[in-house]
Amino acid sequence: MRGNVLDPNCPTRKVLDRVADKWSVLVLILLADGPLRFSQLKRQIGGISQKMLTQTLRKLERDGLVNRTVTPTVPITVEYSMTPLGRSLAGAVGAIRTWAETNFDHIVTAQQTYDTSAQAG
Amino acid sequence: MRGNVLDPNCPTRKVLDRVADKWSVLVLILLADGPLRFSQLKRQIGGISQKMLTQTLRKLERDGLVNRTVTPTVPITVEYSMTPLGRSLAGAVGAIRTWAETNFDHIVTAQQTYDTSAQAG
DNA sequence: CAGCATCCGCTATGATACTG
DNA sequence: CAGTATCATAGCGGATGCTG
Repeated sequence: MRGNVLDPNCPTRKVLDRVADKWSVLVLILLADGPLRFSQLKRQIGGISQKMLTQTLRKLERDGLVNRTVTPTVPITVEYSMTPLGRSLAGAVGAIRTWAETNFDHIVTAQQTYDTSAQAG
Repeated sequence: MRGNVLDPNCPTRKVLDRVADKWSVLVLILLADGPLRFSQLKRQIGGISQKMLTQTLRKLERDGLVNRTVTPTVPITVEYSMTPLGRSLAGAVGAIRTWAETNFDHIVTAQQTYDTSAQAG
């Protein structure tokens, strides 16, 4: 059996919603390179709030995409890493990242063209 | 020059926001298979409202990812198709779609495990 | 058919303060 | 360090009605 993202009742949609989340994408991108601690993630993802990072990590953990490892040091140490499932997704997500970083200038140009043409005013 | 999605001030982030939009992803998936009219898109994307579809298509058009072609029939006919830029993105998006549709059951299972383990109650 | 304008509730997100 | 809890708010997105 295979899901269908076009069906609003298909669980696939939920998955897509998760994947189609800005913060999730960024976390997956970072963890793809190796495990990171909470504060490291927060520092590297510009603009994310502590609340959103926690929320995102919980969701990813619940989905079985990310592992959460607690080391009872003082103060406590928590490390996040990819599960095999998460790693399998990371490839596709990485492609999005690469695309965004290499084509954003085309988009910016297209927007300027659009805004200054007939549509404007 | 290449962007950096981790920088909140980089335009790449805007691109990511667009890509990380549920409706945009679904529209791109459908248009990747060929041009479609407004009502066809609306019918095929379960759960989307007319407002959201219009909004999504405008954004995609502005970003230079989608072409909008008006044929002055009666009643009017509007066809949406992919631009080359959009097509280049569709590949990456398609990978996400495939992943979602093939792995959603793993995620559902992971969620159940998570919900019924120590985290619950 | 394709789309715009309006009203409006919901919830997603950010800011802030507190804990172990 | 790694969270949890609470509050306030912007804007997403649905429902409805109108147009060419």
